[in-house]
Amino acid sequence: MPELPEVETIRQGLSEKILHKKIKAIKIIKPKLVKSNYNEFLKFLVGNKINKVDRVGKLLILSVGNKYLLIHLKMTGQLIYSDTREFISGGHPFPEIKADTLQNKSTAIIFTFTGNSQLIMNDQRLFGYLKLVNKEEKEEIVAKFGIEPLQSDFTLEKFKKIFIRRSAVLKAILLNQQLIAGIGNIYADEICFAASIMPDRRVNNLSVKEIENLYKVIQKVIAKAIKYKGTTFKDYRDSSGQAGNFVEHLKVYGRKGLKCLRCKQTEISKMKLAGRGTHYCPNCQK
DNA sequence: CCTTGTGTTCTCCG
DNA sequence: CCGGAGAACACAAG
Repeated sequence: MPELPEVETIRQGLSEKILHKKIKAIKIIKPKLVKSNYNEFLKFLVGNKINKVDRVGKLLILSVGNKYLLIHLKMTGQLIYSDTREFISGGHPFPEIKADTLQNKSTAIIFTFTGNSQLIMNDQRLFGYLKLVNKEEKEEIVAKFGIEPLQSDFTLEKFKKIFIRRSAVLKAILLNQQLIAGIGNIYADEICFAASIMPDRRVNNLSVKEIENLYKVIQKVIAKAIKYKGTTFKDYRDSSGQAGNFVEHLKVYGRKGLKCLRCKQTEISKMKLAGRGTHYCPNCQK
């Protein structure tokens, strides 16, 4: 489930791999994912170059010509780059990667660049999408996102403002993309645990100290997750087809019934909160 | 039934 | 009564 660290890992990878490459051909296997007019989508993209690979929250924004290709991976989307063509005809250039993570029955779209390297999007559940937009539409979409936790404008002052006149539970605030961009279910739980705060706390009851701690911890958790190239439970792969390594650094998510790694006495519990499965330590989160 | 990301819809409150 | 907040629901597919 790609959240900020996973999408950022993909963005960094693609920036190295597909920048300035010209799209030679596009094969659309699952048309459902293309949210723009099919013919216009193909007509515009083919022959144009990738100028930039950006990200806002969990959304990738590729600058292509004078337009923008938005790519959202939702839950099971993958974007994998390949600069060899051999695997298509059977062989595989990277033995450590299973061939089926590159191209398989969930492959939705294949971009082929000049020189025959490829960008392959897979999506098992077909929740993801690709959408071609102009500058105005792009800016409208970007404007809806909240602060990026790793950008310099994520200041303590701005962060504190989020909590003014709000009463929602902390987890709902963390998941709200219009307030803070990029946090999903896994990192919301990790952040609450790292801050020793119960995710169901009403944010108007948080102390200044707790908010300041959250501010630090959000950046710490997200940065560490990027360092380890994200969390792979099952589907997530980076742009090279590799799994992320952050699972072994998760402190609460997916640890229901296991001993808390901090207090080492209480078992991690799970509840439903803000409509999502939520993991927490009833002992050391207050 | 569950899973999560997101968009919509509805209710409530000041 | 308007506007915003927040919760609830819907939807995607396996």
